[in-house]
Amino acid sequence: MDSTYDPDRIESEAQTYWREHRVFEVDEKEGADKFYCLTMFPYPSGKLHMGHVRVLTISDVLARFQRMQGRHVLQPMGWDAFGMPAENAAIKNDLAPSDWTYANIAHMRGQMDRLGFAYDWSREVTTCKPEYYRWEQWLFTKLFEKGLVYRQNSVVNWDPVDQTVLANEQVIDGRGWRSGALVERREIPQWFMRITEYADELLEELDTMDGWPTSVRTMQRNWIGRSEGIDIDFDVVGHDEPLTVYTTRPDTLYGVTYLAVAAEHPLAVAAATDNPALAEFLEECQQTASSEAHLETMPKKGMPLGIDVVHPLTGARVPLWVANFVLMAYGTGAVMAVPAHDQRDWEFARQYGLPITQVIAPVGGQGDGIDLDRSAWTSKDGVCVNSGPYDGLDFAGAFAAIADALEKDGRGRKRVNYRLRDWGVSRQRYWGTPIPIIYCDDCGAVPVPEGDLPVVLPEGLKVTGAGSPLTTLDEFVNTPCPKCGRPARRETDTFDTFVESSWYFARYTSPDAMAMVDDREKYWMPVDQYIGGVEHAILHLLYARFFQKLMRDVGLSDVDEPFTRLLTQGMVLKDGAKMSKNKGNTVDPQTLVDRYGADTVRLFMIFAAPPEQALEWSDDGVAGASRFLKRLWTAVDTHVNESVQSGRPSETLSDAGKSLRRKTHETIAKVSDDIERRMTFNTAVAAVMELTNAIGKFEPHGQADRAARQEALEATVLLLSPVVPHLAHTLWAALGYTEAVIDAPWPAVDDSALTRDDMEIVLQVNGKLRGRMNVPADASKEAIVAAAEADENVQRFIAEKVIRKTIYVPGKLVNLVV
RNA sequence: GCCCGGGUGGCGGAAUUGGUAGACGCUGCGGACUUAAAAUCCGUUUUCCGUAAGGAAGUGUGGGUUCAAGUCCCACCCCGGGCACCA
Repeated sequence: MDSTYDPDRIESEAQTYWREHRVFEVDEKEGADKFYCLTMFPYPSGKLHMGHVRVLTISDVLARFQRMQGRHVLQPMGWDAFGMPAENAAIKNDLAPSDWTYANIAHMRGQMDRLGFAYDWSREVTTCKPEYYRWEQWLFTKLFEKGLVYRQNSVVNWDPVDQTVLANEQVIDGRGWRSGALVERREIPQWFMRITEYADELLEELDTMDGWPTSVRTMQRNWIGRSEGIDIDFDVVGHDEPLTVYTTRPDTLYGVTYLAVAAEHPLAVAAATDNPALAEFLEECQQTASSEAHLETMPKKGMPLGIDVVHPLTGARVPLWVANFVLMAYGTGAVMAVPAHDQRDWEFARQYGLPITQVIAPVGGQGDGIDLDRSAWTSKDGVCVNSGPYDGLDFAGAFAAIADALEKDGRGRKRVNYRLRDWGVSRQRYWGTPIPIIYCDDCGAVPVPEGDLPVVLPEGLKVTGAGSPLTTLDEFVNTPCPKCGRPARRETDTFDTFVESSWYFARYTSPDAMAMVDDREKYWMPVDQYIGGVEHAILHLLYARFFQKLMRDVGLSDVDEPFTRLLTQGMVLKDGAKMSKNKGNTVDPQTLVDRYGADTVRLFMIFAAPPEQALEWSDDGVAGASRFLKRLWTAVDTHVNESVQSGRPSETLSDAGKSLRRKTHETIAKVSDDIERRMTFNTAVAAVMELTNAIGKFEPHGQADRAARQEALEATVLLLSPVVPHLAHTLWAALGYTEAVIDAPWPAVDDSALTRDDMEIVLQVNGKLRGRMNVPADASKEAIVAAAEADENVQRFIAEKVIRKTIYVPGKLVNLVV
């Protein structure tokens, strides 16, 4: 072998070998132990950034590790190719989104290959191609038939200057990012998928998904937000129709001092016709961004409508207000307010001088940390007061009694409610999957028949930033009605790009099927290991779970949950902030690959932090990773120049040789556990570095010792091969193997090498470290405690004191309490 | 505002079930090699006191439980992710 490590040459050689032998292309081999390892596919934004390199490397390490465990591993790759950045780039550079996207894909695929990822490229999926998106169009028409999609008005951010709908991201401080105009809330008809039909299943299965991080399961559980409550009807004075509100706290019903409706509510709109001040306020409520974070943090404002409603139990009249934080689109567009026991209601009541009536008190009298002049008391651990016949009842008792009373009266109904809302999939954008619907004046909304699919998106159109170019493309819009044949209009909205990313994992199993998926899906699904950014913990992962169930329920799959194990990896930071073009703190992975080689970049990514945590970028750290690989190269070179020494080391090992063997097998055990169970790849690498340091210090005496060193080097190369596969490829050959390391199995632990003759015991007095000692491995507890008490330094702390207690933790420590 | 994470030396991080705080790497400092530099190698690096042996303090802040707390409990501060049209 060469005496110097030349990453460019060996990486190109290893990649050529993998490509020529097609080692990563897999078929559906019956009887094999399949392992489907999947990375969240990237958006083709231009070139790979460090976040990509990190997630791709983590995934590749797992895929290669599982392969060495003897599993039949599928690791595919593809492109989440529709989305807004292509439109923005098209406007900026005056080109078509498709050209920009395909050029980016070609470039990024080359970068991935240079990094040596073990992908089966024969299964590549690109979501902006008609042969992909036709099947989600097909599924949408199936769901239309099943009543699982519907069309309804919903709110968007409207830029009144650019005359276009803005994404939340495009609203900066309440203004359009290009025009600077104040953004308005506007309602337009949009398509929805009934994810709420699946809310219970999506919720309940979380309890059994123990391959997922608990934080993600908790986030999804809270997002779905199942609650049990009551719909309550309040009669409106002067109106025939009652106003219905939903509450989870019917026990506080006697504390209602006002109700509030949304600005778009018919009662508010009607009241404003002869009230200019109110009309102006309703107008003002429209001028706001629509994101929840914005609505929750904006100043709360309201106005009385001059209308009273009637309390359903007491008959008392309470005022009806309009408030900017009540949303028409969620629930009934109206809420009841209990300022004494809800913090937002409390703040609103204080601001406008509305009464605050306490109706819940701690068990055993009033007082006790309650000061309604300072805040609401929101605990459910109390009993009703000032609540007529319900006084003294606890939460559960009052809930049941009040619900009964209202139901008997026809003024209330128990209802399970979800925070989760149906998924609005319409986007007023060009670069996306056309929604396969045709509008006919006579037949209404008609799904495109299966034989007419796909509805192909015309590529190459110019984007201007003022609405989708599809709306003005007559040959796209004008089409006969599939039902009656008369002239009709095609839907020009496209799907939310989360639709494409909700089923691509299934398409990889059968990328050329003339159906959404075929039987190969049954071989590969579910995904055994899914890896991606924690920022996808809720939306993408919930939509993908939903789609899996949709595909199951149209008969395409037998699988309930798509991802058995989930690893959410942290971001790549520089100077404490996420690396991003906006912040101008990016480091281009390509320059590092050019300078140090792919293995060094991969090693640094894996070593610098545990996968789940944020990773702080460090140029010096990359140099350190490179140095380590050079040292390993030199260690192998030194060894093979003396002699390649295969075979198991014999009994004639020196003590140092025995010690090296023990270190070798301890390291194999630790690295195996770190990768498979703990998924702390950084500590796995640290353990291999320790072994390499031990090899460097080791001076062999005789054949047996050299065999021990050979064994240690072989273990090092195998344990590191998932992380630095190119270097491993070369070093494995140098160590005398003719078969490539890609086909080598993971090393096994030899338990007999792990035995120790003695052990170190830590000595404590009153829990403080006072010394250490070595004792024979088979020493009795009595002998160890006696030796501990006799220790010179321990004596200084126990002399002339009484030992009250002796704690012995076997094999670890003795603590004397005096 | 709400939900979920995180906070440990000069820096990234380690400490797996309540049992040795700082593994491994980086940086810095000292040395070897070299005409010189780079590269490489060796030593050292939590802080304070001490020549040393050793001692004291120490894991965001303040309390608590325990023989023993980075780890468990309570309260708080700060940072990050998500909040339904960024992907």
